[in-house]
Amino acid sequence: MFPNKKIYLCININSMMTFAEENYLKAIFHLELESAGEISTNAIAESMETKPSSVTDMVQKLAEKKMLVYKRYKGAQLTDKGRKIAASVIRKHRLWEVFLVEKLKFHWDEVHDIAEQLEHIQSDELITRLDKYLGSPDFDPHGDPIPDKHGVLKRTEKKLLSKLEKNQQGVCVGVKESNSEFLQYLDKKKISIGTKIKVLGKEFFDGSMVIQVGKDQSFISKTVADNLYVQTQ
Amino acid sequence: MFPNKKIYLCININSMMTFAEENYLKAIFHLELESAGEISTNAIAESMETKPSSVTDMVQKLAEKKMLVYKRYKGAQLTDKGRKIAASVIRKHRLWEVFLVEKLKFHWDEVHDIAEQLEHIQSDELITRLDKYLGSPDFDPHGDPIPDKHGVLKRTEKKLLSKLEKNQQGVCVGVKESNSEFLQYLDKKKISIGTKIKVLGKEFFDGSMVIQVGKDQSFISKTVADNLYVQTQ
DNA sequence: TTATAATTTTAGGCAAAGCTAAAATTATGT
DNA sequence: ACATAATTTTAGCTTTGCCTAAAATTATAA
Ligand SMILES: [Mn+2]
Ligand SMILES: [Mn+2]
Ligand SMILES: [Mn+2]
Ligand SMILES: [Mn+2]
Repeated sequence: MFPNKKIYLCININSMMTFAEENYLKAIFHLELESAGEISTNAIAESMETKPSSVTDMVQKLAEKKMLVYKRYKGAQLTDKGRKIAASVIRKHRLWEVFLVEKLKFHWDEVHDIAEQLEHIQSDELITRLDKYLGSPDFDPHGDPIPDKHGVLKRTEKKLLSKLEKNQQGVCVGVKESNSEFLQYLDKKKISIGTKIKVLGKEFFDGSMVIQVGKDQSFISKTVADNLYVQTQ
Repeated sequence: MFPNKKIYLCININSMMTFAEENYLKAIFHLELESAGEISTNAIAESMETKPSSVTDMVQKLAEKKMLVYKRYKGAQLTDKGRKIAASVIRKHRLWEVFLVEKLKFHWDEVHDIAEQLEHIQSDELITRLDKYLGSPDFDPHGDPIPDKHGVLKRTEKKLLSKLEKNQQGVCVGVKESNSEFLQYLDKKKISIGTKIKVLGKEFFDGSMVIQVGKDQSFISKTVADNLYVQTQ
């Protein structure tokens, strides 16, 4: 349940959401970005690392609260209301990540779990001030866009590095998966947000690449190229 | 319950505390500062704004976890373990309050409720870095001492303004109750932490005072003088 | 000392959020 | 088309943290 009843009394009467509810909305929001239409119970369960039966329970509750539209055996789709709350949680998550990296000098691979907690702190004023304090950043430390205060996510035209052909180049603007191991691997390869990457060679049979990073050459597997977003132009 | 199972996995195996448990420990810690010995069920219930029967439940659970010693019908007393956790929660609360006032420019009467949420964020590394970022402050914006990382609260010799006699003076070092109305009243009177206050007159029958604040004179009731801590020397 | 009052605990319930096992529905392959 | 597989839901149980009402204990006061 939600931490305790005191925290429950929250100014915004229509968003008395528990941590669990917020986490579900956020997960569904992310799934909707990947594939439009109804999101399946199984997909939600997998992304939340929980059981389908638990998802059914929660999705029914969220439907009652008009956070999403749910049709039995069909799946769930966020309403505007639900999407707005999801976006605000993601906004908070990413702003806190910026704070942790920019101000507290955390490494970009250390901030996710802490932001996962901070994203549930409820105070509009806090987020307004935090945003200003950080200089109203547009992207978090992993290159993910920060929704604006109205919940609008500006889509950037970015593509996976694996889609680039020989001699094309781009600037690294984000990572797809941001687990610690991967981010530490990127550090070793001297790749971070803003790094210019040029494809020097690409193997046909396994998709591996030789790339230019600064003045060094590097070999990377398709797995890596599939998890790096670049912006070309 | 605690937000969700994921947050539950926490490095320090012996401190998998829920928000509710932490809040109880904190409340008992504060009550023990006011009066030594066993803390009564009713006292805890009152300070937590909950029912005595709920307190009994929780106190029994905390006793099982060795956070406190509980004797039926007698009351509760924190163990070293319980006191340490309580102190760490208070440390977090007060550090976050400093952050909110010093960095985000909140007013000192606006920060309590937000800190009440932030105090439960679990990450030793976060607090270590936050503390350093803030310059390892010794006091929070209300003049309350911040426990060190080992849970040690340095006691300062401060006294209530109401205890001062005519012509004595002191520096305001804290407030007893820090509710918004009172803090806003102090603002109006131009009193804040660090303000020098001299007692120009004190009425015998009601304890009200005329005081000097800067170059202005001010009249205050005993209620106010009973809620302001000063340091004389 | 004993009756009444106050405090504290127990008993029994409720809502949130999870689980497993079984039933219902939908999808798929021959 | 129809059997089997996969997905989804339901039913029933658990824990946490709260509640009310009733019982037990301790305090107080005549
Ligand atoms: Mn993250
Ligand atoms: Mn991120
Ligand atoms: Mn406070
Ligand atoms: Mn304070």
